[in-house]
Amino acid sequence: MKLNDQEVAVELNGKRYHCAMDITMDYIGGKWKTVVLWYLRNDKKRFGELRKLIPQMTERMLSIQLKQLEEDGLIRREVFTDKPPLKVEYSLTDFGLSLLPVLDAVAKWGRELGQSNGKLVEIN
Amino acid sequence: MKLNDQEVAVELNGKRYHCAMDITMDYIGGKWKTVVLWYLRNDKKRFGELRKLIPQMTERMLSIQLKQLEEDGLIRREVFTDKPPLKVEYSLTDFGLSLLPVLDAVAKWGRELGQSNGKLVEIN
DNA sequence: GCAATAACTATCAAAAATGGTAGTACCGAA
DNA sequence: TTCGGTACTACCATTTTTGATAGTTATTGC
Repeated sequence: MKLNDQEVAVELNGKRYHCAMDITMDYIGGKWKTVVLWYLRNDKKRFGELRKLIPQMTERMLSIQLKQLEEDGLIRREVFTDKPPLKVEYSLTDFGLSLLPVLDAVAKWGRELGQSNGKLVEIN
Repeated sequence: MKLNDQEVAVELNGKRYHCAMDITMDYIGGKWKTVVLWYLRNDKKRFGELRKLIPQMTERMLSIQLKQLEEDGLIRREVFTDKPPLKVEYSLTDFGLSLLPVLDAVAKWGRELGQSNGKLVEIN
């Protein structure tokens, strides 16, 4: 790709980005990632808990999103096999926590838009 | 769609959203919208200017994004035919301006990630 | 009349994201 | 040894998004 004077290319993990927006959206873009991250913002959550919290999302999508978020280093996955029922907990890493200002801004805007239309928008 | 106790559904313009994140991401999601909005954050820009600023985006995509942003009420489109060369200017509406905190947060995070990897990330 | 500029639009194709459903792996309890 | 709980994974189909390129409209200057 040819770049002109105005352009600045950044390469991270083999991906080439055009600008700062690009980078962030690559991490949180798509239909579900922000939602999952939002539910993890305070506490760790188990797979099944997330399922119940976001019933619109299929198990398949939840699984895919969690895997990608883990690969991106935003969340960590901890497995507990010691005590009988298999337990897997997901939580934000420090890197994931650094996204909080973004998530807050996104949540705030959506909430305000919903409210200004007289609709209730709550979460958690 | 059946909703359980935890869920809150919001309906805006015929679309149903699950939560605040949903709403915002519907407005700014996708590969290009945040980039276009970012370039419009300070001044109005013409179609051709945006093209030059974002050469990776095809005219087709630029056209589609601008149209959607306009339909969503985030930007306005002004046509000037009085003086010879056809001129179309795009700028943020008040509604679009309300997104600035979100755009800032998104830009900041991406910029910092780029910088922490020793890469330069500039825009505009 | 003809080229040039600006702002699109149309067409076709490919890639990416999402959805629905069924099935698997691993335990311990009964 | 079958059963239930938990956390997935496989498979296939569909929808959505994006890309490449050529063509269109309108207008002015030459």
